[in-house]
Order: sequence, then C-alpha cells, then structure tokens
Amino acid sequence: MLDKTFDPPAAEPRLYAAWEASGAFSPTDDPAAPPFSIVIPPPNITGQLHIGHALNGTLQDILTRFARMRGKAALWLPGTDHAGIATQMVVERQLAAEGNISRRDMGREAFVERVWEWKAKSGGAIVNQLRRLGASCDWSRERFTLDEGLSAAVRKVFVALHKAGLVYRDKRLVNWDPHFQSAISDIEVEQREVDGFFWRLAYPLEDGSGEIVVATTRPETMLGDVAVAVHPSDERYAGLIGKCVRLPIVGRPIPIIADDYADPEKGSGAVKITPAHDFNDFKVGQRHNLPIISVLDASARMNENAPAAYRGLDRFEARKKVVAEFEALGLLRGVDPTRHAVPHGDRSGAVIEPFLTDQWYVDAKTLAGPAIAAVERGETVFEPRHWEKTYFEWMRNIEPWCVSRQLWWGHRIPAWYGPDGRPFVAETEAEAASIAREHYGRDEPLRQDEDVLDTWFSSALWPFSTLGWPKQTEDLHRFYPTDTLVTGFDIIFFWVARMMMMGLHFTGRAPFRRVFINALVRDAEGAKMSKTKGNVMDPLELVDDYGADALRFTLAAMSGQGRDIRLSRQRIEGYRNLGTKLWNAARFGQMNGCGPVAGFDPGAAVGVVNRWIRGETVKTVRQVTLALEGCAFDEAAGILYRFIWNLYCDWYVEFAKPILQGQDEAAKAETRAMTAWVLDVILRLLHPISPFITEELWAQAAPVQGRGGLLISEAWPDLPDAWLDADADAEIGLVIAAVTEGRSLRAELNVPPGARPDLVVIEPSADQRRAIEANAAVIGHTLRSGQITLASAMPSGAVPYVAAGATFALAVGALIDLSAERVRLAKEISARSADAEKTARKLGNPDFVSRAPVEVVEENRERLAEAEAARERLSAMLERLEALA
RNA sequence: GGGCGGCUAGCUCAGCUGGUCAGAGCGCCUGGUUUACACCCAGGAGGUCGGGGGUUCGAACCCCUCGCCGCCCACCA
Repeated sequence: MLDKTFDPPAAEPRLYAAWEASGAFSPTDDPAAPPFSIVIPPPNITGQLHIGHALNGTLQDILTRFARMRGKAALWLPGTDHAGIATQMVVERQLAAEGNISRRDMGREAFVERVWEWKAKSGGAIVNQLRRLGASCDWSRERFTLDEGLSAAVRKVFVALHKAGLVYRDKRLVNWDPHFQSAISDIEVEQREVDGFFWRLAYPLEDGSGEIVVATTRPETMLGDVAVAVHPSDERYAGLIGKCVRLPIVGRPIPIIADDYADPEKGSGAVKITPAHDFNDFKVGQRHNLPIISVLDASARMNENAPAAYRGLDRFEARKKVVAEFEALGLLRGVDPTRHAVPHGDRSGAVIEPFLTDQWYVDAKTLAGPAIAAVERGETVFEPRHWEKTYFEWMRNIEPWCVSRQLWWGHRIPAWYGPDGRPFVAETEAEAASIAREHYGRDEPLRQDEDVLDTWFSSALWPFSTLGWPKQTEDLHRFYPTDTLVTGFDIIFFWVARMMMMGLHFTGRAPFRRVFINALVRDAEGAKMSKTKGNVMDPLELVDDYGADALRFTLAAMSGQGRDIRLSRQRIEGYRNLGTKLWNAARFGQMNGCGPVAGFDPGAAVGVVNRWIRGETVKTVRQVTLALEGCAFDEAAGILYRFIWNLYCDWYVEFAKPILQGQDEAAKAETRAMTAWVLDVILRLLHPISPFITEELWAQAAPVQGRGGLLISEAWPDLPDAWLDADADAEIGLVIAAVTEGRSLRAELNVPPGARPDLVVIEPSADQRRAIEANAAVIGHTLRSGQITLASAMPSGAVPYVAAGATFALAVGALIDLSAERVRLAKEISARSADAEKTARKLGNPDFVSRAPVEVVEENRERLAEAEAARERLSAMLERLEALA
C-alpha cells in the first residue's frame, strides 16, 4: 500500500542510481533507432547550480527523455567549461586568501598545476548538482573543454583558420582590461552609466594668435594627443586648419587638421585626437598618418611617454593632476557634470582602456556569411523565432574577434616565434620548428606564444569537438548535427553565433537544427536574482523542500516564451500538490484493486464512462506530444495538469466509485482495468517533466507481470484515433453539466450538505433520457442526489435548472427558502435574456449574416435558439413558483 | 539614436492562424468527517483585456498613435 504522500528525499537518490545503473542514459546501440542529440551548454567549472541552470537543464532533460521514450537513440552530452578568466580569478583569490604567493611569483607552470588541483577538488560540483535535478545525461561521454581531445580540436581549428587566412595577428587598439592585464573581446565590454565631467581645455595656438578649446571626459589622455580636428566646413576654424597648437604640459606642437569626424554641433566643434587611447581617434590618426603616442602601460599607469612628473601615476590620479595643471595654467575653460557611458570589463568590473597591442584575431566577417545563410534558409531555426533578428543584426555587423588573452589558464596559442618575432603556427612545436627551419634555412630557437585563447574559442567547437572531431568517430557521424540547443539569450553572441560559424566552416553543416532560447528566471517581484540583492533561490534548496519533480514541473509550466519567469515558492508548492494528487489517485486505484490487466484492450470497453476517459486520454496524448515536439513546455505541463486533476481525478475517479461499489461484475472489472490503464498513460506522459514520482509510481502502483523494467525506458504512448468516442463525449458532457449545475444550485440555495434531494429530469429527449438513465448511479454519487426520476412537468416543491439543453429539477422542497429561489430564477432568466438579445442583435445585422462564414452564423442561430428555449422554460417555472407562493 | 519584449481578475500568468476567449493557478469569501488526497472536496465574488484612433459584419487578438515597465545594440570630444 502506498504511503499518503511521495517522499522525494528518500526516493530520488535511489531512482537516479537505478536509472544510471540500467544504462538508460546512454543512447541505445540499436542501429534502427533514429539519433537524437543535445549538447549541454557547458557550465563553468567554477559555477554553482543556479536557477537558470535548473531551468535550462530541466528543458533539455524533458526533450531527452521524450526522445528516448519515442524510441530514439537519445544522447544528452554533458560537460563543463574551463572558463579562463573566471577560474583564474577564483584560484588567484584563493591564493591570496591563503596568504600564498601570487600567480606571477609562482610562475606559469606551478600556477596552472594549482588550477588543475582546484578543478579536481571543486570543479565537479555543478555536475553533481545537475544529477539532483534528475538530469539524464550520458555521463560516460562527459567532456571538459581542456580535455586532450578538445584541446587537439582547438589547435587544429586555429591552425586551419590561420592557413586559410581567417586567423591573423594584428596590431590595433583592443579593449584592454587593466585588472587582468589582458585583451578582451568587444562583447565582454559592458557600458555602464557613470557620473563624470566634461572638462573644456584650451590649447594655445603656436603662433600666439589665440587658442582652441576641446572638451573631454578623460583629460589624462591629452598627454598622448597628436592633433586637434575640426570639421572641414566649420567656418569658425577655417583659418586655423594647418596651423599648430602647443600641447600644454607636454609642450609638443600638434597640428590642427580637418576631418569629418569632428562634429560642429558637439562641444566647441574641435576635438582632440589621441589615436592610442580612443577607437575613433585611431581611425582619424590612420587617415592623417598621425603618430600614435601611448601614454599608458598595461596596468593603466602613465608610462615613459608621459612627462616625467606623471610616470607611474595611476590614470585617475593623472586625470586629477592634468586638470589641476590646466587650472594653474589658466587654460581650464569650464567643467560640466555629465552622466555618460564608460566601458567596463564584464568580469573584472575595471574601466576598460583602448590599448594598442599585438593580438590574434579571427576574421568573423567571413565566417559569419555561411552562418547567416544557414539561418536564412532554415537549416537552423530559432525558437521563439524573433531571436533570429537579434542573431542577424549582430552577425551582419560583426567585427574581427580578438581571441588572444594574456592569461595562463586556457588553451595556449599554437604559435611559435622565431628570433625576429616571426610567428609560426602549427599544431605541435615540432611542426612549427620544421616550418621555421624551412623559412630560416637553419634551426633557430623558437618561443611559444605566451597567451591563451578566449574561452569561447573552445566553446565554439563544442557541438563537434565533444563528439570526437577531428577524428571521424562513430558518435560524430551519428549525432552531429545535434537536434536542439537550449540556452539563454544572453549568450547568443558569445556562443550560439560562434558555434554556427565554426560548425559550418569545419563540418559544412550547422551544429543544430533548432535553437531554443529559454526564459530568464527572476524572483517573485520580477527582480533579476543576484547574490548582492540576496534574492537568489537556490534550486538545490527547492529540491530539498519540494522535490525535484515539483521544481521541474514549475519551471516547465512557467517557461512560456517572450516573458521572464517569476519564480515563487507558492507556485512550486502548487505543482508539488499535483504530484500528491496523482499519487493519491494511484493510491485510490490500489485500494480498489485496479492493477494493470495483461491483455486489457481499452478499445473494447463498453461502459460509457470508460469510453469517455479513453477518448480524453487519446486527446491528451496527442496534445502533449505536439506540445513537446514544438518545445511548448508550458503547454505540455498545462495539458497534463488539467487532465490529471480536472478530468482524471475530479471526474473519472469519482465516476468510478459508484461503479466499483455496484453489482455489475463486468463493469467493475472493466473500470478497474481502465483506471489502471489511464494511470499508466499518465505516468508515461508525465515522465519527461516529473521523472521521479512517475518512476516510483510505475514501480509501486503499476506492477504487472513481465514488465519489470524502468519507466525511463518505456515507450511513449501512441493511441489510435478509433478510441475517440463522440457519443460517449456527448453523454458524459451532459452528465457533467447536470452535476455541475446541480451542485451550483445546491450551494446557492443552501441545501444542507448531507441532504440527498431527488433529481427530476423533465421532458428529456430520447438521447438525454438514455444518458441520464445509464448514468444514474454516477450522477447520484457526484451530485449527492437521491432518486432520479422522469417527469413531464415540474413537480411541486422542486427547483428547476437547465444544463446542456436539458431541464432538471432538484426536489429540495421543504429544504429551502422559496424567496431565495425566486431571486435565483430571476437572475438566471435575465442572464439568458441578455445572451439571447445579444445573439439576436448579431443575427439581425444583415452584414453579419451575409459576410460571416456559414458555420459561425449557424452557431449563433443555435445559440439563440438554446438561450430562448432556456428562458422560456425558466420563465414558466418562475410563474409556477409565484403561483405556489 | 536603432531594435526587441511586456502591459489581461488582488498576485503570477494562459489566451496559437480575428467569430463561446474573457480563462487558470494562487490569494480571498461561503460551506464540507463524501471508502484516494485538508499538499483535499464543492460553490462563489472579482477584469470597460495600458489610453486613444482605425480596419472589419465582428478585435484582448490586425494597423496607427500615445503612455508606462524591462532588456539588447550603438553613441556620447
């Protein structure tokens, strides 16, 4: 006998172990099984499972379990990302906390060693947390971006792209993070609104004939100014073009040049040009062949190009000093407070400096072409579709991707430099050496590039590198391209776009057929969850409190697209209750001997209640299947919720009770079998969303001879349409309406709960009569009525109501207050009248009748007739009642 | 500046190609010891679908416009 409720903490680890031991997480070897694959968005090894992972993982697991049950060779390939910057940061912080020597003092080798140690100890946490959710990943195929195989793929790709001219080394301005002292890519830069100042600085003309005023938010960069630009058509400065100003503090004469970049509308119309420290100025400098004077070093302190008094000063100190000097020189022409965007490193939070360095770049523009085309022709579709716009927008305006990072944790760039600084790119040092030998005509000492690749470089290869590429493995042939990528919109640029580019370039095919962009999870108030706000909901804690199934069901039910998820405990509780509800329905079945019956054929059922629920089950299977195929997780959850609670429990189980207590042995046997059969289908349908409770019920409530296996490996239901039954639907529809309306009436009239008034059916049609008579016991039980009788007129003391086109009366006579009944009837009549009137007005409109589709017109005619008939009947009854009173 | 998403019952949200589409859950109110379940059962109150205009026989749904809220990209001498 089942307990009263499911006990997740006790059952979950046991069930998970059973699944794992059964080998169900690995795709079947059956060559006939169509392959289905999902690669996990690899979480950072430094990560803790947060609610976003829980949502993302739940959806992937639903798709995987669904595919598996449908007989596919389903693979959900798990793994983790080495997360260059993030991991290096964590370990460096740990070193500092332990009072250890710093990374730089430690040296590269020892430090990397240390990171590996950290990874061995703490890097697996998130993967184990995924298990708690019930994730059916194939752990035997787990990958890590720094694995030997994946690293080989990285080297191969880098070398191949270099050979194709798609990877190159270039000296240009990059976004420099002074905290990490590394370059970062454009998308790792975050613009933050900051309060600052506009300082207006006067630069005296060299010939002493006046001055020119420029405005800046970064005065310290003036130490690197090489020109002042004005617009060629700006009359104010027409006479000055070609002249020079003497740069204050520095004393350097710099030219006044004409360039369209200067906007006469902004500031004074004259703009200082600092090619080494501003992206726009850099371009101006190139146009005019201006020198590039960098005044900052890698840590954003003033360097040797700055006047002696400034060298070694932090950039913000230098800013103050420059302003003070201008003031002292009488050249400060004004200070205006302003709020403006300042670039910050997304991981370090440091203010980013444009910085002139040599870096490796990927020619993203070229690679983007096929990646755009693949989405245009639908080889890959985004779900929801509107994200394609975001994707296109970025891809069509893509800039070269800076892929080198001045870090130690990551894939070292496979480039070696000769004594003259010439790079030799090769997969191994030996190869590089042999190319170098050819180039120099002799052996020269080579030194490997110190830098590592952007973490996203290896992530970009994830869909094929994890399947064994560049080796032509069986997995690669079988599982690439993958089916669906489930991920957040925040990494469309970082990750999705780059996987598309690399996948298409190296395999010729887009890495996935569908990209499902999942929602963002927020707290109940709609705020983004963050540690600093203290509003994070720990998924593991939620699993502890409500069970993994409840959390999964909630996330699925709330994953509706185009909206963020506002998660609340109350909501999870509600879905936990659904589990309990189902559990108890199973318990009811068990108490009544409703085990699955071998050889039971639902198609042969004769009882109308059984035929009805059979049909409803067929519809539900169809709808849930369709929803899951389309990633409509919220719909699938909603359909299941309503079917389980509002149909199976509220109606079918209640209908079954009087039958099971009756004398008709054949009907009892059929109902027991049907009860079990529907439960069986429910368990299958619900399993992808709520795997634990369904697996447990499968074992405990639905044991059947010769079945033995686990639900996870069972087949998805596929039921024949022939099991739909319109007659049964109509019949039970009438019963449900009669009971629902009758209950409403009882409540309104305050009929004592224990009373069992007789139900009279007045002048029923033949069909109605048959339906009522056949289901008398069922109606009596659910309506808690007494005898059911037929009458040609309303008996005295009975209160009438209309339901589904039939007229009923409850013989509540002495039990109730007649005046309350009069009020009720009057209310009902006016409602029907209003409906009739509205419909009549519509039908009275000749345009409606002539232009609306016939079936809509017909529908309204029927509606009018029904409303009028009901009004007639009720009015007659009211009259009688008045007479009685 | 460009773009995207949202605004439906007190709260959180469904409403797919215009025609029972005005819904669900939670909360609230009333009643309930019914051979599963109080993590329950039955009933009920509650919304001029952000404002305005238009298209249409008909609009929460399509178009225009305005207003908030959120996000992304770009720019800011």
